[in-house]
Amino acid sequence: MATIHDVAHEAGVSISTVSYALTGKRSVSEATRKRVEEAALTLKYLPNAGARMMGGTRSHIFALTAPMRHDTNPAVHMSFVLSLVNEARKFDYDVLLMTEDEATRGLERVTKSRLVDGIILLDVAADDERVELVRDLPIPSITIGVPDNTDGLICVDLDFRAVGEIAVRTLAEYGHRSIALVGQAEETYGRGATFPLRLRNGFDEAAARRGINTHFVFGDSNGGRLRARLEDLFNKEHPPTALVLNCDEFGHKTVESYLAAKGLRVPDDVSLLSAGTSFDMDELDIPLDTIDRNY
Amino acid sequence: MATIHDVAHEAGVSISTVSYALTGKRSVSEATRKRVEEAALTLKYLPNAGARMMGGTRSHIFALTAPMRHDTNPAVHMSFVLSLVNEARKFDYDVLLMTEDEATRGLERVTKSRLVDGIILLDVAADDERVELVRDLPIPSITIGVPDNTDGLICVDLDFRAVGEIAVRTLAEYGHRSIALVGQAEETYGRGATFPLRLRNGFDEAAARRGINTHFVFGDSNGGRLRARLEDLFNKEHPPTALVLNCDEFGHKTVESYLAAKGLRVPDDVSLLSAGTSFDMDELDIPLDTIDRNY
DNA sequence: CTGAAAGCGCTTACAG
DNA sequence: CTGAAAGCGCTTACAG
Repeated sequence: MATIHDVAHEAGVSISTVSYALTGKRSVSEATRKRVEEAALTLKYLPNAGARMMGGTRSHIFALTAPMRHDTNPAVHMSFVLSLVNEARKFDYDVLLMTEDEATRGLERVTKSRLVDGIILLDVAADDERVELVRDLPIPSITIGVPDNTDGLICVDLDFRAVGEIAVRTLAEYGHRSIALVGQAEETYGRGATFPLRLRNGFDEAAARRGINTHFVFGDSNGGRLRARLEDLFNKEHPPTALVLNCDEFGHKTVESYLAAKGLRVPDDVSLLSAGTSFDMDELDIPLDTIDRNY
Repeated sequence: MATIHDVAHEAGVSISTVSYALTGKRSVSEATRKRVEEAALTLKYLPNAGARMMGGTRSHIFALTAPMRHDTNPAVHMSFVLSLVNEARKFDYDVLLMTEDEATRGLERVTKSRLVDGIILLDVAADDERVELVRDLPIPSITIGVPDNTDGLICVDLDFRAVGEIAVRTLAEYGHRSIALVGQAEETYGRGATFPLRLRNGFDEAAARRGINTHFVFGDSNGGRLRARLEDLFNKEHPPTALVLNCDEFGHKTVESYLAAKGLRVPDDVSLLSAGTSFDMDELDIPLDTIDRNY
């Protein structure tokens, strides 16, 4: 492996000039910068990661804690993780994966050993214990998902309230006056995840403003249970003419097959709108999927 | 953050003694070792990761390349990733997550910068391009999944052939003479994944040895298509009395609901055996799940 | 059984 | 615009 000395020698400059030319932390004459870059390229030079961590103050690594709860949707989870890693790379950062086992002690370990420069908390619940921990840590951290106490934190999340509102507005404009929301599994609401509740609030309030009749059923990983709830739903006096699906992929499929078995055609008899979910819809015939971002 | 000097001072020894006492790379008298450990504990000392990488020869980090293909089962994928991270921690290793975007250039980067000590390739296909790459890299790597050319590689995988054999043997012992295998999606076989084929081979050969009649249908992420195949299957002259399910969770559920709709009871009319899959079976009533390991 | 010291390969004040 | 040199915090021969 070529070192900074090799590059300096090849380019005929000092190692400090190589460092400055490559990091851009000091202005370097156009000519020497070019020579250094060429030398680095021909020698296939990459700075030694350990030396970079020691000499400087940055490790160029983030820690990512991504807990797998019982009700975590693996597909959605993975898409978040992959996006994060790819985005980090654009800033010359790598991502260290922390498991739940290590959630607390591990974060302290990688922080105190200066292995990571920052921490990303994925899928943060309202009363997430990781939040208290990272607040005391001397490195920056951000949460994806909004905890109850956001003091001193930078929180990022999708605007699920807006998703609920947009879903209602869209269907209202098509003339629907009775709309049902098929939500996440019941336990997801229980464990403090805030996004399904925010979506539901946006949904309810937008419907109330328009005087629209609403229904709600929990999603379910058990097809029979979900089908039974749908059956109840459509046996009501004013059954919905549109369904907003915030459940998982299996829920979507169950709804589809339930409607088909029931002889209800989409969109002639019932409209379907998928909202606030993210998975591959290739196998479905859902007309729309709405997600907005906020900060 | 406490450094090795702080610990040395606190324990009244030299920094080299601290290093040796903590790493165990040289014998240290019982008494001083204890003093060093106590000092480290009270100062909450953790070795600086960058310094450890530089001074020594190890970064204590593995790179994990875990491609998400179109037919990747996210749940299975995640369970592999989490297991790997947890197992790595037992050897004082952290795991750096590489995405597909960086599969080739990224591996070279983390190797040449000495960021990682080794590479783990997950879900390796028969003609996986990553295999050629890591063969030339100066650090060790292991594959999970077996490529065509295993020269100079250490390959690890589950023994899916044995899974297929065990499935047949188990059902044969219960007296079944006509067994169907519900496999992975058709495209999974196409892209060079070897495990479903190995399972199928084990299944076929074990059945042939026993003179058992076999059927095969591809799994499918589309419920209708899979149901149609099952319908064909049970309309045959000698329909199966047992199904071995190597399909994904949705496939399992589709089979269940198909059998229920058909009026076929489990296990009275048809036996079900889940083989070579890994996901939470809480929502199913499958009787058995078999996986064996080999090296 | 233990210590003084070189060295790992960078970054970054300090000088010119 | 550039260089010589200190220093980051470890590990590990070299000495005793």
